[in-house]
Amino acid sequence: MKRPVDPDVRLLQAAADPTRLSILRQLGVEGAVCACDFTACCEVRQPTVSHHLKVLREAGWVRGERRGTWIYYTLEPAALARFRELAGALRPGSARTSGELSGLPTLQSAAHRPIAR
Amino acid sequence: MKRPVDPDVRLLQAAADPTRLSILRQLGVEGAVCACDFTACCEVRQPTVSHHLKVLREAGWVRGERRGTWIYYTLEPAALARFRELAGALRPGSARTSGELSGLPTLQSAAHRPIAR
DNA sequence: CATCTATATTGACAACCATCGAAATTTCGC
DNA sequence: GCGAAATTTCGATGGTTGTCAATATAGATG
Repeated sequence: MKRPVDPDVRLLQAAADPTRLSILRQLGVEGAVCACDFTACCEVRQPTVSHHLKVLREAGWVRGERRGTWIYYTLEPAALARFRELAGALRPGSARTSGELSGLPTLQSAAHRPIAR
Repeated sequence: MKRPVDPDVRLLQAAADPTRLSILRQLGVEGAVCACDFTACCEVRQPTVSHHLKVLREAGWVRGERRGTWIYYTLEPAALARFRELAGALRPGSARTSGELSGLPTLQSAAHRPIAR
């Protein structure tokens, strides 16, 4: 299996699917949702839902808990935290990037730019 | 082509790749980066970098601006905002989801659960 | 114009992924 | 233990995607 992936990439990949994002959104709104209810929101068969839930589980997004015959899923708070952290890490830090490209090398100064690579 | 996709999914899909996440991270740190410099950080050929930059551009993540021979890329603040907004929308809202599955139907009350679907 | 450098596009190929039907597994109630 | 219902696993399949070499385009410079 392919394990050696950046966990942040795994988190994003897991969320980057229409069906799975719908699932995450529904969980965000309703808190705890029975697995059987996801076949309604997403136009997808039940084995497919099961597959997506597995992906979300393995990425750390959700946790499933049995309640009799049904399994209720909830969002994993840690995943949400990691997600926001990721958003924070992308925030333009030292350099200014808003709007105009201020702080860029001018045309002539760029001319002496050392060869990349 | 496949256009009719949820823009949020597109945003996530664009970020959910090791190479592209590296690019986004580097942009977050350095502010403005020459396209030619991305071949260094990610172990990938130039056409591949160009391809990924196109994906990020079309998803709204980055903007490119010519400066002589080179093209400098910067993060698009709007994309960052949408990304954080998305993280906020996933926040457990009304229902409580922390830790224990409180608020779930008990076993017997779940028994009369209307058939899902 | 000729040429050089950076970037984009094209075409091909392999790997991956979402989806489904069918079958196996788990759990409950009788 | 048996049957019913929810869920998972399996195998197959069509579509998407990341990667590259080769080629094309664009801007700068002589």
